[in-house]
Amino acid sequence: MMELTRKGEYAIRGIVYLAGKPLDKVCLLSDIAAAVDVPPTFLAKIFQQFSKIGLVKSFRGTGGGFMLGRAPENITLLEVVEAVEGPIVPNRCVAIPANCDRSGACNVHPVWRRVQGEVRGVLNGVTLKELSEEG
Amino acid sequence: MMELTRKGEYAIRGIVYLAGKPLDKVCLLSDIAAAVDVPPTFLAKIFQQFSKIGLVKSFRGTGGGFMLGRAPENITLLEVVEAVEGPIVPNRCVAIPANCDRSGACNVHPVWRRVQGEVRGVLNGVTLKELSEEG
DNA sequence: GGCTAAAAGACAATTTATATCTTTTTAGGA
DNA sequence: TCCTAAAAAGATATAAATTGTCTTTTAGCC
Ligand code: SF4
Ligand code: SF4
Repeated sequence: MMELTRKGEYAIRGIVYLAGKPLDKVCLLSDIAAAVDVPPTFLAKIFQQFSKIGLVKSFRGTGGGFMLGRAPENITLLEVVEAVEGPIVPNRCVAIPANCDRSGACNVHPVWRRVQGEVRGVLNGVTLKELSEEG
Repeated sequence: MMELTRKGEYAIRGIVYLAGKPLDKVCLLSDIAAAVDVPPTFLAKIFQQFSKIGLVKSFRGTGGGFMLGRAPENITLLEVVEAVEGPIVPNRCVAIPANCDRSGACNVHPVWRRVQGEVRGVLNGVTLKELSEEG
């Protein structure tokens, strides 16, 4: 339970790497993949998702590559994770209460809501800036 | 990400049902399964796990069935969840840091530790007693 | 011994995760 | 314009986890 997938882990590695570069620097996907040790074709898929929602900007052709879509202090870990993993829902009744006909009188249901809130809170409090800075 | 499996959901439903019964009442697996709307064979597997670690007591043969292993106020949701889902680890480096050679200098790593702590904290603060009481 | 019910283990279907490969589109430069 | 670079898009493949079911065994009661 509660485990980040490889996709999520790779996504974070890739975009944190970008966040550590100057904002206007265009990076080759192949370079990023090599630097963060992720299968290039897999990272390509991930960055396509990022690109669609503007988390990164992409440029095709010669001299192309990727750069961060916004300043790293304005991108939270929550955004990154939810971009590739979907919304954080510890139980499916949290996403769609109607999914479970017990959700009305269920005492467990609110616990999952709290879990969701706590996790989102932690992730929302962390930006790519902090993550990319030297320890 | 972060989603409880059916197994976990079923496990909670089953044991919360038991927690709502008198502590010395022996319940048939088939009755529990019917009451909480879970496939009986699946619930059997789950209760076997519970039984091994003492969360429930089992009795075979005529008049057999299951009862809670301890008072419901002494069983936390965390125990129940970890019993069937395994330890709560939002990323595999939290379970085994050596798993990732970056874990030493990684800024993301401590975030996952915090997430783990928050989730475990919430679940550890909820007992079967509260969960089984009428709303 | 015969009935009941859980324990244990093997097996199967479906879904998710984890990629890879190919083709297409876009852009830059000679 | 043609060639090359690089991302976008889509199809496909493999492996693993999830979600069960079925059968056989063991234990307890009458
Ligand atoms: S029984 Fe409660 S916790 Fe489980 S799915 Fe339904 S509402 Fe959610
Ligand atoms: S890179 Fe950091 S967060 Fe990712 S697995 Fe390694 S230690 Fe954990």
